[in-house]
Amino acid sequence: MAKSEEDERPERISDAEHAVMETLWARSPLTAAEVCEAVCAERDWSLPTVKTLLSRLVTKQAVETRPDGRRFLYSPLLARDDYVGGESRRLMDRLFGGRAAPLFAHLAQEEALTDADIAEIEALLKELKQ
Amino acid sequence: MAKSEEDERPERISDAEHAVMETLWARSPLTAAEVCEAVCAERDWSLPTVKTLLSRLVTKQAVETRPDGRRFLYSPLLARDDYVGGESRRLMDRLFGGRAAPLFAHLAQEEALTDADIAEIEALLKELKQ
DNA sequence: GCTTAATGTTTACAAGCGTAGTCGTTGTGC
DNA sequence: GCACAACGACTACGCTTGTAAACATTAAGC
Repeated sequence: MAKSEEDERPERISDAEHAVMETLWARSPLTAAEVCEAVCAERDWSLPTVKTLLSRLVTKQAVETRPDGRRFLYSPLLARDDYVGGESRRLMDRLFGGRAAPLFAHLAQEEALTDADIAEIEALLKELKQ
Repeated sequence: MAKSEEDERPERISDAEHAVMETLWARSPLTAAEVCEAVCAERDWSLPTVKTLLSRLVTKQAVETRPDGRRFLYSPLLARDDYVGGESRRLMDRLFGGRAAPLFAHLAQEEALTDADIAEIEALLKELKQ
Protein backbone atom coordinates (compact mmCIF):
# COMPACT_ATOMS: atom_id res chain seq x y z
CA MET A 1 0.00 0.00 0.00
CA ALA A 2 2.64 2.43 -0.99
CA LYS A 3 0.14 4.51 -2.91
CA SER A 4 -2.27 6.15 -0.55
CA GLU A 5 -3.38 8.59 -3.16
CA GLU A 6 -6.02 6.12 -4.36
CA ASP A 7 -7.31 8.02 -7.39
CA GLU A 8 -8.85 11.15 -6.00
CA ARG A 9 -8.19 13.09 -9.13
CA PRO A 10 -11.16 15.39 -9.63
CA GLU A 11 -10.74 15.02 -13.39
CA ARG A 12 -11.78 18.34 -14.86
CA ILE A 13 -15.15 18.38 -16.57
CA SER A 14 -15.15 20.10 -19.92
CA ASP A 15 -17.61 22.63 -21.19
CA ALA A 16 -19.57 20.24 -23.36
CA GLU A 17 -19.59 17.67 -20.60
CA HIS A 18 -20.90 20.27 -18.23
CA ALA A 19 -23.96 20.80 -20.42
CA VAL A 20 -24.75 17.10 -20.08
CA MET A 21 -24.27 17.25 -16.34
CA GLU A 22 -26.73 20.12 -16.09
CA THR A 23 -29.32 17.99 -17.81
CA LEU A 24 -28.79 15.16 -15.38
CA TRP A 25 -28.79 17.49 -12.42
CA ALA A 26 -32.14 18.80 -13.56
CA ARG A 27 -33.64 15.34 -13.81
CA SER A 28 -32.29 11.83 -13.45
CA PRO A 29 -31.91 9.04 -14.13
CA LEU A 30 -32.19 9.51 -17.87
CA THR A 31 -31.39 7.41 -20.90
CA ALA A 32 -28.93 8.70 -23.46
CA ALA A 33 -31.82 9.46 -25.79
CA GLU A 34 -33.56 11.49 -23.12
CA VAL A 35 -30.44 13.49 -22.42
CA CYS A 36 -30.21 14.19 -26.12
CA GLU A 37 -33.81 15.31 -26.22
CA ALA A 38 -32.95 17.83 -23.56
CA VAL A 39 -29.74 19.27 -24.99
CA CYS A 40 -29.26 18.26 -28.62
CA ALA A 41 -31.53 20.97 -29.97
CA GLU A 42 -29.95 23.76 -27.97
CA ARG A 43 -26.35 22.82 -28.58
CA ASP A 44 -26.98 21.45 -32.05
CA TRP A 45 -25.60 18.03 -31.21
CA SER A 46 -26.35 14.59 -32.52
CA LEU A 47 -27.13 11.60 -30.37
CA PRO A 48 -23.69 10.05 -30.88
CA THR A 49 -22.13 13.16 -29.46
CA VAL A 50 -24.19 12.87 -26.31
CA LYS A 51 -23.24 9.22 -25.99
CA THR A 52 -19.58 10.07 -26.22
CA LEU A 53 -19.90 12.75 -23.59
CA LEU A 54 -21.78 10.41 -21.30
CA SER A 55 -19.08 7.77 -21.66
CA ARG A 56 -16.38 10.24 -20.84
CA LEU A 57 -18.31 11.39 -17.80
CA VAL A 58 -18.65 7.80 -16.66
CA THR A 59 -14.91 7.34 -17.06
CA LYS A 60 -14.35 10.47 -15.03
CA GLN A 61 -16.65 9.07 -12.38
CA ALA A 62 -18.92 12.07 -12.61
CA VAL A 63 -21.84 9.98 -13.80
CA GLU A 64 -22.95 6.49 -12.93
CA THR A 65 -25.02 4.02 -14.89
CA ARG A 66 -27.67 1.56 -13.90
CA PRO A 67 -28.65 -1.14 -16.40
CA ASP A 68 -32.28 -1.04 -17.42
CA GLY A 69 -32.88 -3.94 -19.72
CA ARG A 70 -30.59 -3.49 -22.68
CA ARG A 71 -29.85 0.14 -22.03
CA PHE A 72 -28.44 2.36 -19.33
CA LEU A 73 -29.94 4.90 -17.06
CA TYR A 74 -27.51 7.68 -16.28
CA SER A 75 -27.37 9.61 -13.03
CA PRO A 76 -24.95 12.19 -11.70
CA LEU A 77 -22.42 10.93 -9.23
CA LEU A 78 -20.83 14.29 -8.74
CA ALA A 79 -23.13 16.64 -6.84
CA ARG A 80 -23.85 19.93 -8.52
CA ASP A 81 -22.90 21.79 -5.38
CA ASP A 82 -19.51 20.16 -5.35
CA TYR A 83 -18.90 21.00 -8.95
CA VAL A 84 -20.09 24.56 -8.57
CA GLY A 85 -18.05 24.96 -5.43
CA GLY A 86 -14.93 23.68 -7.11
CA GLU A 87 -15.30 25.91 -10.12
CA SER A 88 -16.03 28.97 -8.02
CA ARG A 89 -13.04 28.31 -5.88
CA ARG A 90 -10.83 27.82 -8.89
CA LEU A 91 -11.84 31.16 -10.27
CA MET A 92 -11.37 32.90 -6.95
CA ASP A 93 -7.96 31.36 -6.51
CA ARG A 94 -6.77 32.11 -10.01
CA LEU A 95 -8.03 35.64 -10.29
CA PHE A 96 -8.67 37.05 -6.86
CA GLY A 97 -5.97 35.58 -4.69
CA GLY A 98 -8.47 33.17 -3.22
CA ARG A 99 -10.48 35.90 -1.55
CA ALA A 100 -14.16 36.45 -2.10
CA ALA A 101 -14.27 40.15 -1.37
CA PRO A 102 -12.27 41.22 -4.41
CA LEU A 103 -14.48 39.05 -6.58
CA PHE A 104 -17.47 40.71 -5.12
CA ALA A 105 -15.91 44.13 -5.55
CA HIS A 106 -15.29 43.39 -9.16
CA LEU A 107 -18.86 42.40 -9.77
CA ALA A 108 -20.07 45.50 -8.01
CA GLN A 109 -17.77 47.73 -9.98
CA GLU A 110 -18.87 46.18 -13.23
CA GLU A 111 -22.44 46.88 -12.28
CA ALA A 112 -23.15 43.23 -12.67
CA LEU A 113 -25.26 43.50 -9.55
CA THR A 114 -28.94 44.18 -9.84
CA ASP A 115 -30.92 45.78 -7.06
CA ALA A 116 -32.40 42.40 -6.34
CA ASP A 117 -28.91 40.95 -6.02
CA ILE A 118 -27.94 43.62 -3.60
CA ALA A 119 -31.01 43.10 -1.47
CA GLU A 120 -30.48 39.37 -1.46
CA ILE A 121 -26.86 39.67 -0.51
CA GLU A 122 -27.71 42.05 2.26
CA ALA A 123 -30.14 39.54 3.66
CA LEU A 124 -27.49 36.84 3.49
CA LEU A 125 -25.00 39.02 5.24
CA LYS A 126 -27.42 39.68 8.03
CA GLU A 127 -27.86 35.97 8.48
CA LEU A 128 -24.16 35.35 8.48
CA LYS A 129 -23.50 37.89 11.14
CA GLN A 130 -25.92 36.62 13.69
CA MET B 1 -17.92 46.50 -45.84
CA ALA B 2 -20.09 43.46 -45.69
CA LYS B 3 -18.27 42.18 -42.66
CA SER B 4 -18.92 44.43 -39.70
CA GLU B 5 -17.79 41.77 -37.30
CA GLU B 6 -14.16 42.85 -37.80
CA ASP B 7 -12.46 40.26 -35.65
CA GLU B 8 -13.79 40.86 -32.20
CA ARG B 9 -13.27 37.28 -31.21
CA PRO B 10 -12.20 37.33 -27.55
CA GLU B 11 -10.04 34.27 -28.24
CA ARG B 12 -10.02 32.35 -24.99
CA ILE B 13 -6.80 32.52 -23.04
CA SER B 14 -5.64 29.19 -21.67
CA ASP B 15 -4.44 28.43 -18.20
CA ALA B 16 -0.76 28.43 -19.05
CA GLU B 17 -1.16 31.57 -21.08
CA HIS B 18 -2.89 33.20 -18.16
CA ALA B 19 0.15 32.66 -15.99
CA VAL B 20 2.20 34.59 -18.51
CA MET B 21 -0.37 37.35 -18.62
CA GLU B 22 -0.22 37.71 -14.85
CA THR B 23 3.51 38.26 -15.10
CA LEU B 24 3.05 40.98 -17.66
CA TRP B 25 0.23 42.57 -15.73
CA ALA B 26 2.50 42.74 -12.73
CA ARG B 27 5.27 44.46 -14.67
CA SER B 28 5.78 45.36 -18.30
CA PRO B 29 7.22 45.60 -20.79
CA LEU B 30 9.39 42.55 -20.31
CA THR B 31 11.61 40.45 -22.52
CA ALA B 32 10.89 36.77 -22.94
CA ALA B 33 13.80 35.97 -20.69
CA GLU B 34 12.45 38.23 -17.98
CA VAL B 35 9.04 36.63 -18.15
CA CYS B 36 10.72 33.28 -17.77
CA GLU B 37 12.65 34.49 -14.77
CA ALA B 38 9.35 35.35 -13.19
CA VAL B 39 7.39 32.17 -13.92
CA CYS B 40 9.66 29.37 -15.06
CA ALA B 41 10.67 28.39 -11.56
CA GLU B 42 7.15 28.30 -10.18
CA ARG B 43 5.56 26.44 -13.05
CA ASP B 44 8.65 24.42 -13.86
CA TRP B 45 8.85 25.66 -17.42
CA SER B 46 11.73 26.15 -19.79
CA LEU B 47 12.39 29.30 -21.73
CA PRO B 48 11.12 27.81 -25.01
CA THR B 49 7.80 27.16 -23.36
CA VAL B 50 7.46 30.77 -22.37
CA LYS B 51 8.34 31.85 -25.89
CA THR B 52 5.62 29.64 -27.33
CA LEU B 53 3.06 31.00 -24.93
CA LEU B 54 4.08 34.56 -25.71
CA SER B 55 3.72 33.93 -29.44
CA ARG B 56 0.29 32.48 -28.96
CA LEU B 57 -0.74 35.43 -26.88
CA VAL B 58 0.49 37.78 -29.57
CA THR B 59 -1.57 35.86 -32.14
CA LYS B 60 -4.57 36.13 -29.90
CA GLN B 61 -3.93 39.84 -29.64
CA ALA B 62 -3.68 39.70 -25.89
CA VAL B 63 -0.08 40.83 -25.89
CA GLU B 64 1.77 43.29 -28.07
CA THR B 65 5.45 43.52 -28.93
CA ARG B 66 7.77 46.43 -29.35
CA PRO B 67 11.14 45.83 -30.96
CA ASP B 68 14.10 46.69 -28.79
CA GLY B 69 17.21 46.15 -30.80
CA ARG B 70 17.29 42.53 -31.83
CA ARG B 71 14.66 41.40 -29.36
CA PHE B 72 11.11 42.15 -28.32
CA LEU B 73 9.57 43.77 -25.35
CA TYR B 74 6.21 42.29 -24.51
CA SER B 75 3.29 44.18 -22.97
CA PRO B 76 -0.28 43.21 -22.26
CA LEU B 77 -2.82 44.47 -24.74
CA LEU B 78 -5.72 42.96 -22.90
CA ALA B 79 -6.40 44.75 -19.63
CA ARG B 80 -6.49 42.57 -16.56
CA ASP B 81 -9.82 44.01 -15.56
CA ASP B 82 -11.34 43.02 -18.86
CA TYR B 83 -10.01 39.52 -18.58
CA VAL B 84 -11.11 39.12 -15.01
CA GLY B 85 -14.50 40.58 -15.81
CA GLY B 86 -15.00 38.23 -18.71
CA GLU B 87 -14.02 35.17 -16.73
CA SER B 88 -16.19 36.13 -13.79
CA ARG B 89 -19.14 36.71 -16.05
CA ARG B 90 -18.59 33.40 -17.79
CA LEU B 91 -18.68 31.59 -14.48
CA MET B 92 -21.75 33.42 -13.32
CA ASP B 93 -23.54 32.75 -16.56
CA ARG B 94 -22.62 29.10 -16.70
CA LEU B 95 -23.28 28.19 -13.12
CA PHE B 96 -25.52 30.77 -11.56
CA GLY B 97 -27.91 31.78 -14.28
CA GLY B 98 -26.00 35.00 -14.76
CA ARG B 99 -26.92 36.31 -11.32
CA ALA B 100 -24.43 37.39 -8.70
CA ALA B 101 -26.54 36.70 -5.65
CA PRO B 102 -26.56 32.92 -6.03
CA LEU B 103 -22.81 32.97 -6.53
CA PHE B 104 -22.45 34.96 -3.39
CA ALA B 105 -24.84 32.68 -1.55
CA HIS B 106 -22.76 29.74 -2.57
CA LEU B 107 -19.57 31.27 -1.29
CA ALA B 108 -21.27 32.13 1.95
CA GLN B 109 -22.66 28.66 2.37
CA GLU B 110 -19.31 27.11 1.68
CA GLU B 111 -17.84 29.28 4.37
CA ALA B 112 -15.41 30.59 1.84
CA LEU B 113 -15.98 34.00 3.33
CA THR B 114 -13.68 35.24 6.02
CA ASP B 115 -14.74 37.83 8.51
CA ALA B 116 -12.63 40.31 6.65
CA ASP B 117 -14.45 39.45 3.45
CA ILE B 118 -17.77 40.02 5.09
CA ALA B 119 -16.75 43.35 6.51
CA GLU B 120 -15.38 44.45 3.19
CA ILE B 121 -18.47 43.43 1.33
CA GLU B 122 -20.64 45.22 3.80
CA ALA B 123 -18.71 48.37 3.23
CA LEU B 124 -19.07 47.98 -0.51
CA LEU B 125 -22.77 47.46 -0.18
CA LYS B 126 -23.14 50.59 1.84
CA GLU B 127 -21.38 52.49 -0.87
CA LEU B 128 -23.51 50.99 -3.56
CA LYS B 129 -26.69 51.89 -1.82
CA GLN B 130 -26.04 55.53 -1.37
C1' DG C 1 36.25 38.16 -40.31
C1' DC C 2 34.46 34.41 -37.65
C1' DT C 3 32.53 32.00 -33.73
C1' DT C 4 29.15 32.35 -30.34
C1' DA C 5 25.36 33.51 -27.56
C1' DA C 6 20.86 35.46 -27.57
C1' DT C 7 16.44 35.69 -29.56
C1' DG C 8 12.39 35.07 -32.40
C1' DT C 9 10.22 31.48 -35.70
C1' DT C 10 8.98 26.95 -37.04
C1' DT C 11 8.07 22.43 -36.09
C1' DA C 12 6.82 18.61 -32.92
C1' DC C 13 4.13 15.74 -30.35
C1' DA C 14 1.14 13.77 -26.86
C1' DA C 15 -3.12 14.61 -24.37
C1' DG C 16 -7.69 16.58 -24.10
C1' DC C 17 -11.84 18.17 -26.38
C1' DG C 18 -15.76 18.71 -29.70
C1' DT C 19 -18.13 16.26 -32.79
C1' DA C 20 -19.59 12.27 -34.91
C1' DG C 21 -19.50 7.78 -37.65
C1' DT C 22 -19.14 2.61 -37.55
C1' DC C 23 -19.56 -1.86 -35.31
C1' DG C 24 -21.39 -5.50 -32.64
C1' DT C 25 -25.04 -7.19 -29.81
C1' DT C 26 -29.57 -7.98 -28.53
C1' DG C 27 -34.54 -7.41 -27.65
C1' DT C 28 -38.74 -7.10 -30.59
C1' DG C 29 -42.26 -7.37 -34.08
C1' DC C 30 -43.87 -10.21 -37.63
C1' DG D 1 -36.90 -17.94 -36.74
C1' DC D 2 -35.42 -13.56 -38.69
C1' DA D 3 -34.91 -8.71 -40.08
C1' DC D 4 -34.61 -4.57 -37.85
C1' DA D 5 -34.18 -1.04 -34.62
C1' DA D 6 -32.04 0.52 -30.44
C1' DC D 7 -28.18 0.91 -27.78
C1' DG D 8 -23.48 0.95 -25.87
C1' DA D 9 -18.51 0.44 -27.37
C1' DC D 10 -14.97 1.55 -30.31
C1' DT D 11 -12.83 4.40 -33.66
C1' DA D 12 -11.97 8.78 -35.94
C1' DC D 13 -10.31 13.24 -36.78
C1' DG D 14 -9.26 18.03 -36.62
C1' DC D 15 -8.31 21.65 -33.14
C1' DT D 16 -6.34 23.49 -28.87
C1' DT D 17 -3.16 23.11 -25.11
C1' DG D 18 1.06 22.07 -22.58
C1' DT D 19 5.58 21.45 -23.22
C1' DA D 20 9.63 21.84 -25.72
C1' DA D 21 13.32 21.06 -29.33
C1' DA D 22 15.42 22.53 -33.85
C1' DC D 23 16.43 26.24 -36.79
C1' DA D 24 17.54 30.76 -38.47
C1' DT D 25 19.25 35.19 -37.78
C1' DT D 26 22.05 38.59 -35.91
C1' DA D 27 24.62 41.45 -32.62
C1' DA D 28 28.85 41.09 -30.19
C1' DG D 29 33.35 39.58 -28.71
C1' DC D 30 37.88 38.04 -30.01
